[in-house]
Amino acid sequence: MEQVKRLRADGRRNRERIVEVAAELVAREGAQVSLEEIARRAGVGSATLHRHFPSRQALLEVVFRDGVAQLCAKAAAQPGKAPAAELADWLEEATVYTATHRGLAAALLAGPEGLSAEELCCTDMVLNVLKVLVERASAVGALQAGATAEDLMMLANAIAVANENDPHTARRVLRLALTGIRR
Amino acid sequence: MEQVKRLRADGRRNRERIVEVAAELVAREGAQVSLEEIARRAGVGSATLHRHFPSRQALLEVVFRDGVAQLCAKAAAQPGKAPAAELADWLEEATVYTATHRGLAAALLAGPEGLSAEELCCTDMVLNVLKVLVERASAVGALQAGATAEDLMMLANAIAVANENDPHTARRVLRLALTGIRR
DNA sequence: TTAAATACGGAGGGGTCCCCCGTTTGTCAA
DNA sequence: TTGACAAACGGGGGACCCCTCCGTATTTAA
Repeated sequence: MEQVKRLRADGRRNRERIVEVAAELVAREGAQVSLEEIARRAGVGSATLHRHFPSRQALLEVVFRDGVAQLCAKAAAQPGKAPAAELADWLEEATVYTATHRGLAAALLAGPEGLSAEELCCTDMVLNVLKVLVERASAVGALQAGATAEDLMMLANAIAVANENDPHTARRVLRLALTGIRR
Repeated sequence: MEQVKRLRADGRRNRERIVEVAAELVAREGAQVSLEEIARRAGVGSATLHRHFPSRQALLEVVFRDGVAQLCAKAAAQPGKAPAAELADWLEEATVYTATHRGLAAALLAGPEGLSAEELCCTDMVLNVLKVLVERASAVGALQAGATAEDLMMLANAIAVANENDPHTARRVLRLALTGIRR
């Protein structure tokens, strides 16, 4: 907020336009879209893009931030569910969300790699949510020993990257993993 | 074999040299190493590399073929193990193998994408092995309903990509998924 | 209104992938 | 052995990408 105010009007407009275009392109072509292409379609020079977003990861982060934040918010508002179900349901939802948003899975897996470090990145948001849920589920003994929040996030993201655009399969396999593949 | 005989002597040598160098480079830098760099170090022009391997995937395929074949062979020779253990153990071994060989996981996940289609690719080899193991385990009811060979391969590979160079974590998480994360 | 601060974007260096095509090299038949 | 032909080579170039420099244009605040 206070950061935004410091931007000149044109800067602010360009920045927004870039994110907007990037969201669209990334959704359509995946996380490795050409940054030049994004700049071109946003009607700015590539230098401008790079000035606003020093790394591809930084741009992706901003592109996905809102959606992820919204997703995270949902974790809090689950009325009187059992901790295990709470965790499982949210993880499932997160996986589906990630699998249906091209590029997000890759971005999450990459973590805060090459980021300004200051800001709370998507990875951290998700991780924080999971830590709480894992804690709760653990407390009632509903979790396999040794399963950490990091593990779960990694697993969910891994499944999502492997199934970009196939949320159905992603969800199914995640469920399998949660309930166990052996019998 | 009959294909190889058709190659001229120098062609054969170059081809081998390229694969050799590629194996080394991919192991050290991952699946996205520069093809030009490979060509350079192999002492051939980039055109030569592209003539031998029309796509990056084709090259990776050859780089990994032997190792994967060997891995697959191990699946057959398991003396009187229970089907469930047979499957679990092999999958674990495969995951560790994949996670310790940079670039392999990505190549396996990509599947036969852009390949000559004729030859048996690594993905197919693994899949064939898994189909047998899954069948056996299924027959004795040791597998969760709905778990397919494709699912298992995808899961194992997904975990491996997410943990390139960290086979320890990869194995741990795979085990969690096999036995179930909820309790 | 104007000077300082800020943001812009063309251009270019260094890289990659991939292919064309003139040249070299291996092969095999005579 | 030799020569002609097929096979393989690789320099070079086009198209693209990332990223940065730096002269220019715009905004802002005085």
